[in-house]
Amino acid sequence: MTRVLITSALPYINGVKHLGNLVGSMLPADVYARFARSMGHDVLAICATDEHGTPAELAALEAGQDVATYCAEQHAIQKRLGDGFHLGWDYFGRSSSPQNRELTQAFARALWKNGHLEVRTTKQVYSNAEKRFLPDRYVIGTCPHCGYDRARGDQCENCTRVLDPTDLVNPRSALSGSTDIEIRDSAHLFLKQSQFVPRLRQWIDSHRSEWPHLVYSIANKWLEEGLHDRGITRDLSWGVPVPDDIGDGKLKGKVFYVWFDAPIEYIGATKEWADANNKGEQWRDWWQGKDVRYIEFLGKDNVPFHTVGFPVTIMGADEGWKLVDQIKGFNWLNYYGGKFSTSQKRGIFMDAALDLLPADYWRYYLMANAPESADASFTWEHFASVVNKDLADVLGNFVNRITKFCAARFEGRVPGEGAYGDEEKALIAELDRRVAELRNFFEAMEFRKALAELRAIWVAGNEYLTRAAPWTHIRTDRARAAVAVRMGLNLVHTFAHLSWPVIPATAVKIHETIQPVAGGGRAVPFPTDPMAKELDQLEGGQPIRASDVLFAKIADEQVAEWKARFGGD
RNA sequence: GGCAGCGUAGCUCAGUGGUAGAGCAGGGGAAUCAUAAUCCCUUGGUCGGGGGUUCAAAUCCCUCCGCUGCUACCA
Repeated sequence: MTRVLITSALPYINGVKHLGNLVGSMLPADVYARFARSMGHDVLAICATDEHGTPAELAALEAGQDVATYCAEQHAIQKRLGDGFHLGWDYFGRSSSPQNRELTQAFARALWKNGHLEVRTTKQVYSNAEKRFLPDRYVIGTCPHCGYDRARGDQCENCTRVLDPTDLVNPRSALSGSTDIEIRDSAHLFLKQSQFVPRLRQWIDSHRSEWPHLVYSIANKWLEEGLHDRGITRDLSWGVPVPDDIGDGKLKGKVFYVWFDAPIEYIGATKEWADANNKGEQWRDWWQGKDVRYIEFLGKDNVPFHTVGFPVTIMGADEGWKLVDQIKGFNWLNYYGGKFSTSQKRGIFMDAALDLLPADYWRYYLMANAPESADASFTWEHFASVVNKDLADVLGNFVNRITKFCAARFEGRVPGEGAYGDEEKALIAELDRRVAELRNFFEAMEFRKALAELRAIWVAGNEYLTRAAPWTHIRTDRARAAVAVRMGLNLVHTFAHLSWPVIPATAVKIHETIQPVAGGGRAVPFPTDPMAKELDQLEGGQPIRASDVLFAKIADEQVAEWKARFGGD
């Protein structure tokens, strides 16, 4: 049994995530985790909210809450929505947990001890009005290059030039508009990433053939352009405090930069899991044990932090923590060609999606159209056509037609008469091939291809049923009709097992038309027996239940209404 | 500006040197078990433009155009 450690990029705390966030890390991680469990592997799936940083402070301010309360509430909301989408994490932690504080400080101490950190004095913008330091992006002013008067301190959105806040003419706080700001000296810890270039180069190149092209090329680009040392502390109050024994007391009152502590929370959340479940030191074995395969799921914006930043932290600490083996990176899901946007409320968010339709509709559509090789685009029209055709017509109707026929003509019991003939053998051969392909695609995390194969398997069921035509044979040759129905019901059962990683709730419903799911449903096993056995396992006489409609079709009027409500164009 | 990814049928996308593919949509037919759901056949593309290498290019090279993203203090 292989042990598989899976992490999803941590969703940021400031509000409900949209479908682009979901399909870019949390959902594929869950589908893969379910597949791995269904293959019998020992899986630990970890996620958490990323709670530190300026945006969290500001969101709390806007909500009129203190930041700890705000984060606790938002965490609960994100956890509930994750459950609503059947994201089966072993643990959904919080980067503000005591476990993460302890680990982050321990990593920093190790880096300090090993000489990979140094204190540098930097110039920071301080706002007297807000009585706080401002990140570059929260200082606005007139661009010295193009004269745009709302340029941000990190970059001018108008001429795209990279700026320093001190470049701005008439700088002011983006929060209050106050011009009562000044530049102050501030000491910060820098992680000497530049020293790690040769090791990173070797490590990244060793994964070149294994990692997706997208991931390798982004990682490679950062190395090619020359790694800068990176500031890993900030002048904020909300975050993991820098311990006094680092930096000779020059960093009193400062916290670590969220990008330093957020990846460490992968480990922190694993400890949260262990603490919450009496697992003792098992969390450590997942991260320092030898036989673990570690896979990260993340959007392309996160690639640099997972191929450079976090690996440098782990290499520099030199305490045997596990580096990632496989990185599954995703492009963006767009909404009618433009970006999903949390700040502009553009697109569909997890809470709104679940208000419209059950999770499995979204899970199937999103994974079938995952932005794997390029950005993908969501439209209501496309969503409706995929749901209606693939889920309602091809899968749902298949289960419906055969179980209802069995109920009407065979008293709702698996008919035991007759023996499989040429038609059945041809189907078995086809499915042996297709199921092997499906398994390969899941193992390779090629989700679009996996779902296309899954769909082709459902189609093969319909093709078989048309050829076997029990509704015709029932009039003249009951045994022949019985064979077709028995095979049809075996197909229903097998479809439930094959589909579970993608549409877990529906898969269980489908399974229950035939018989209850064994073993409490922690995982519905992926079929590994030859199809000849797999498709011939239902007992003659065993009662089944005609299925209800599994997937309701989406009507044109609903598409029109949702487009109007969510702003498609 | 620099860098990266992408550009293939009406739509969404496979395809990295060997006769252009799938699903959906469109057209024709079969069947009547089923949510009018299914199945079979089929129309449709000078692979963004141009140039080059090669016996052979969607695929390799050059160049131009377009879209998207990144550019290190948003995360």
